[in-house]
Amino acid sequence: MNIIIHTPQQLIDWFKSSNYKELSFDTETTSLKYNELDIVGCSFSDGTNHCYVNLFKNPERPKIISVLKYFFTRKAQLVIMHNAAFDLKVLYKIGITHPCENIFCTQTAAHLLKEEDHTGLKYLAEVLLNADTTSYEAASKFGFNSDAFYKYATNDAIWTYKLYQRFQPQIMQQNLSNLFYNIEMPFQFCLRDLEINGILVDLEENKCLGSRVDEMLYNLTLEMCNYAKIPYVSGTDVFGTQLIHPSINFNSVRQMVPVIERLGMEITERTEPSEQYPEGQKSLGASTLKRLANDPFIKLFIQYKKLIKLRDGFIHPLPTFVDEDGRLRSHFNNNIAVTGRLTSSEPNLQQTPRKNDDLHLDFRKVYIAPEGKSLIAADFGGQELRLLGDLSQDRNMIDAFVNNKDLHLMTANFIFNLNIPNEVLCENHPDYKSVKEKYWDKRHTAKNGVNFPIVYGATAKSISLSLGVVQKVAQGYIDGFMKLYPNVRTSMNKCKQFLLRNGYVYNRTGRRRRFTKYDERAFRQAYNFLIQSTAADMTKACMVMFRREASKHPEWEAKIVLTVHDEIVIEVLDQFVEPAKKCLEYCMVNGYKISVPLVVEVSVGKNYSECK
DNA sequence: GGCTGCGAGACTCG
DNA sequence: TCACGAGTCTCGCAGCC
Repeated sequence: MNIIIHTPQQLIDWFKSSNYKELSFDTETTSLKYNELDIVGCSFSDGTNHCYVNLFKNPERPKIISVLKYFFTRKAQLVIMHNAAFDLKVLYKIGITHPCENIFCTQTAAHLLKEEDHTGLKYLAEVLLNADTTSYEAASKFGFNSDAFYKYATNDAIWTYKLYQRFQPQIMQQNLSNLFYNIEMPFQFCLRDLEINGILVDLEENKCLGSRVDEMLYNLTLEMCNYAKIPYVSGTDVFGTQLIHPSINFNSVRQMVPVIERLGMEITERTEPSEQYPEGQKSLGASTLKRLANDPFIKLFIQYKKLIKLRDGFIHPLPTFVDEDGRLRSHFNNNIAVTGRLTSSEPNLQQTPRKNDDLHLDFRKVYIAPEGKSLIAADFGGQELRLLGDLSQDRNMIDAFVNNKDLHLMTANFIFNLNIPNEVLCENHPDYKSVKEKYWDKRHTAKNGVNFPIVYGATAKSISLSLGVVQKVAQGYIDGFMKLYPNVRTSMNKCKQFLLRNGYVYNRTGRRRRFTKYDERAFRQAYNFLIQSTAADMTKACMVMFRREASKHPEWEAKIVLTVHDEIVIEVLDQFVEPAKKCLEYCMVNGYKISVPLVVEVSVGKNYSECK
C-alpha cells in the first residue's frame, strides 16, 4: 500500500497501521551540502506498507515534523536507512537532534559484505533487486509535488527495506554483528557530528600565507629563468602584485625535460609504458629529483613544485569550501576504503600538509578553534606497530610494548649491532635519551626504512630504493627484523595460508577483505589489511566511546571536528581543556583493547599546527 | 577556436 | 615488479560544437 501524506493526522494514522517497530526511512532534500540542505519530504516502508510524507511548501510542515520527532525519539524500534549518517544529518537540521540510536544502515552493511563494490542505493537496487530505477534529476523535474517524485521517493524506502531483509542475515552469518552493531552503527552518529560541526578556518591567515607563497614563487621563477636562460615576461597586476610568465610551463614535465637535459643532466627514469607510449615517457618524479637534488637548478625546481602544490592544492581552493559561519565542512565517507578507513573529500582534510621547515610554511595554522575554545588533538603512538605486535603475538615485540621499550631503537640495535644494553631501550631508563640522541640516524633508518615498510610487506628491492642501499644490504635488514621478531613471519604465513584456503581474510573485529587474485601483491595486501583495518576500527570505536562520554558533559561544548586515521581532533571550551583531554585520552586507550598496551599523545592549541 | 571529459603522472596525508 | 590505504591537481589528448 502506497500512501501520500500531507497532514500530521495522516502520518499518525499511517504509523498506527504499519509495523512501526521496524521501518525503513529515507529523506529527500534540495541539496547535499550541509549549509544548503533542506528536507522536501521523506518516505517510510515496513516492507508491506509504504508512504511518502510531503514537506515541500506544506503549511502543516511544523506539525508533521513534530510527529516525526515523536516517532524518532521512541526507543523500542529499529530505523533502517541507506547512508544513515546523511539522513541523521537531515533530521538534525529539522530539529530531531537526538533520534533513537537503534539504526541499521544498509549502505554500511553492503560495504561490509562486499567491500570493493559500489554501495549506492540505485546501484544495489538494480543489481540485487532487479529494480527499474529513475534518477533524482528525472524525478524532480516534475517538481517535488508530483506523482513521479512521490513514487521515486517511496521506492527508495522500499528498496532500503528489501536490502535490509537481504543483508541482515548475512551480517549475522559472517560474524559481522559486533562490528556492525557496536562500532559502525554508533559511529554513524560520529560521522553525522563530524559533518555538521566542520572545523573553523582562519581565512585571513590563509590569505597571508597565499601572499607569502606568491612572493616566494615570483622570486623562484625569476631565479630559475635566469639560471636556465628561459625567456619570460614580467609585470604587475591591478593590485600591484608582481607577476612573471616564463615562455615554458614549469608544471609541464614534457616542457621541463628538455630544459633539464640542456643543463647537462641525464633523465633515465621513465613512466609506466602505455598504449600511446610503449616505452614510457621521461619522468620527473620524486626519485629523479632526489637523484639530481644536488644540482642548483633542481634545488630551485623542487622548492617551486612544493610551493605550487601548496598554493594550487590547498591555499587557493580553501575559501571555496568555507561556509558562511566560517566553518569548513568536508565530506567523510565510510564506505570507500576497503580497509574500513574513512576517506575525506571536498576538501580532503586528511592530506592537509604538515609544517614545512625548509620553506617556513605552516598551512595547518589556518584550522583554528573559535574564541574561548581550544583544539585538542590526540593520536595513537605507533598504532600499526602495536597492532602488528598483537597480530603476530611475537614475544619480543610484545615485551617491547609492555615494558615501554623504544621499538625503533630496538630494531636498530639488532640490525646494526649497536650493543645497547637491553634495559637502556626502556624509555624510562636514565640513559635512554642520550642513547637515542647518539643513534638518531640508525633509529631513523630502522623506523622509516625497516619497521614501517615491513607492515606494508616491503621487499628488499623497495627498501634498497628508499634507503639508497644495495639490495643485499636491504635483504639483511629484513632478515634481521624477522630474526628479532620471528613470529611476524609465522603470522604472515598463516595469513597467506588462510587466504589461499578461504579466498578472504578477516581481522579481529571480523571485518573481511575478499580476493580474486592470489599473487604476492595480494599476500601483502591481505596482511596489511589485518593491521590497517583493525587500526581503522579501533579509531572508530574510540570515537564512539568519546562521543558517549563527552555527551555526559554538555558544559564542555566538546565537538569532534576532525579525524585522520590514527588521530582525533576535538574543540572544547578553554576552561574544560583538562577534563576533556583526560577523557579523550582515556577513551582512546580503552575504547578498543588489544593484547599490548596503547599509548596516546595528546596536545592542545589554538590552531591545528600548535597541536603537534 | 573553445569547451568538456578522461587517463596519466605527480603530490599530499596516515 | 618501487610498499599498504586514500583524494586532488595539472597536463595533454580526444571528441564535440
